Amino acid sequence: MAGKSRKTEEERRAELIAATIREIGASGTLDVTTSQIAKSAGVSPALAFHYFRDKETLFLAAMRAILTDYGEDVRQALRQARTADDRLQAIVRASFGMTSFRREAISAWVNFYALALRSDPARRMLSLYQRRLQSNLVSALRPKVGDRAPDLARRIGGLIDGLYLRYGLDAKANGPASDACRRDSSQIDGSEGARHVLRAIAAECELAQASPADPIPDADPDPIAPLAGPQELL
Amino acid sequence: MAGKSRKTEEERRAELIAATIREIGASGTLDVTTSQIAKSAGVSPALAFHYFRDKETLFLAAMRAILTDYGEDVRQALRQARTADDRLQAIVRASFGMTSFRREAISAWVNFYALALRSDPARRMLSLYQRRLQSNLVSALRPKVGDRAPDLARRIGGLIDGLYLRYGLDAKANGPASDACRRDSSQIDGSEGARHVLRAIAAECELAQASPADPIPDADPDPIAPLAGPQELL
DNA sequence: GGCCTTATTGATTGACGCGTCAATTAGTAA
DNA sequence: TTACTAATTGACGCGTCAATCAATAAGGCC
Repeated sequence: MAGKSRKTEEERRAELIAATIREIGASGTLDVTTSQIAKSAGVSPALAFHYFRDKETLFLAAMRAILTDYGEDVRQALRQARTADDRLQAIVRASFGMTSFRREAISAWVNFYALALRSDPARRMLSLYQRRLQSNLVSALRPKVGDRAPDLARRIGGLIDGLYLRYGLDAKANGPASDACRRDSSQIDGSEGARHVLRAIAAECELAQASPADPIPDADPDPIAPLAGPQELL
Repeated sequence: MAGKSRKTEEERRAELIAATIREIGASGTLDVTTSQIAKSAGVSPALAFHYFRDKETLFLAAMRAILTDYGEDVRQALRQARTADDRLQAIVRASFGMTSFRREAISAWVNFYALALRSDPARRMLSLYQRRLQSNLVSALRPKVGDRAPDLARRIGGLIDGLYLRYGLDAKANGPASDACRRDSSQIDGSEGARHVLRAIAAECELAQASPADPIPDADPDPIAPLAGPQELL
């Protein structure tokens, strides 16, 4: 292997970001030292500071990577979806799919939620994710429920987040124990979460077709410039 | 006042726990030093270690306090609820009510979720909360949807968590900015979240009454000893 | 080979935080 | 007052960690 060879800046940045996510996933916390991250990336701690101003910058880069990975997943799934139901399935499946529903990604997401409480850039990134999800959901729901789409999309978005959190923590609880015949220990099953979300969507959609529209009155269903179609990624 | 006077063990423990929650709320992270906590409680840092073995113990005590406060809220709201709808409203309103939907409580909850990724006691506490919520929801939903209650309760529980998280972060984003005419800056409005949850419940309930039962096939709807009635608190 | 640029590191530092402990103060009962 | 118990603290040791910097190694180019 080219273990000792020098790498380009892009490669090293990517490796350090990957190592950051890996270590956050392994420890379940943002309290990972630069030494741990650097060791996991196979470099010296000082190099991390060469490529990233400080640790927060590195964390934000890792967060951006997680969000981008998820976004790619959604985009790819959406690309081969034709009907509105296909699009909904694509969005939901991506949220609980292989890319997002891994130990590493779950640790990262949960800790980034906590980070968003204190870091403005982190909060902005999270709300960017939420707006994208909202936009994607609305565009997939509108053919089915019309003007109720923004309102319903809010619930579905919240449901996705909540069930992701729940099943993610459950996995952390049950995963390490049921080591019987796991091929990849970092991979957990999110299909039940996805089924729940789809079921909730189906319920509200069926009901919406039976009764006329009366959205929540004074709510602010889609505060940020709603887009017509699925939003492109950054 | 008895500002300088000595306190009993119970009082001091309570004060330290309150200070812990206060500081977690102020900083938005679990990276609060014992010095900060002690100063906020008006005592010396050493005293914190006199009453709590270490910082993790103090955090777990704070987490237990948050969970207990929420539980009391739910219990009190449930006590004066007669119909099944009343019970559902009580549960949902408590989740987004004054006690739980405060900056301090939100910071605590989010950070405790992250803590549950690495601390087994914390995870057990969280899953205790989830089981109680599930139990309460099932007992309130069963009169309305019968055997679908456990399945539906999972979604509603997830929806509550997810919307709590969302509106909690939104509040953090908008709260500090809109200081125009806020009387109590730490108090934020969770009524929109509650409305969403109630709307989702209504949708699924109405639909359930129209069609016969066909719960999610291989799911494990209520894995932990489902209780007949609303569960008592610890 | 010689030279310049850039990746990479080892050593270091300054700050900080957890947890300890012996000493001090405040109540309290005889 | 005296003696005893419990609350409380100040000071500190030990480890850790983020961030810096000067020095080194590795390529590319002539």
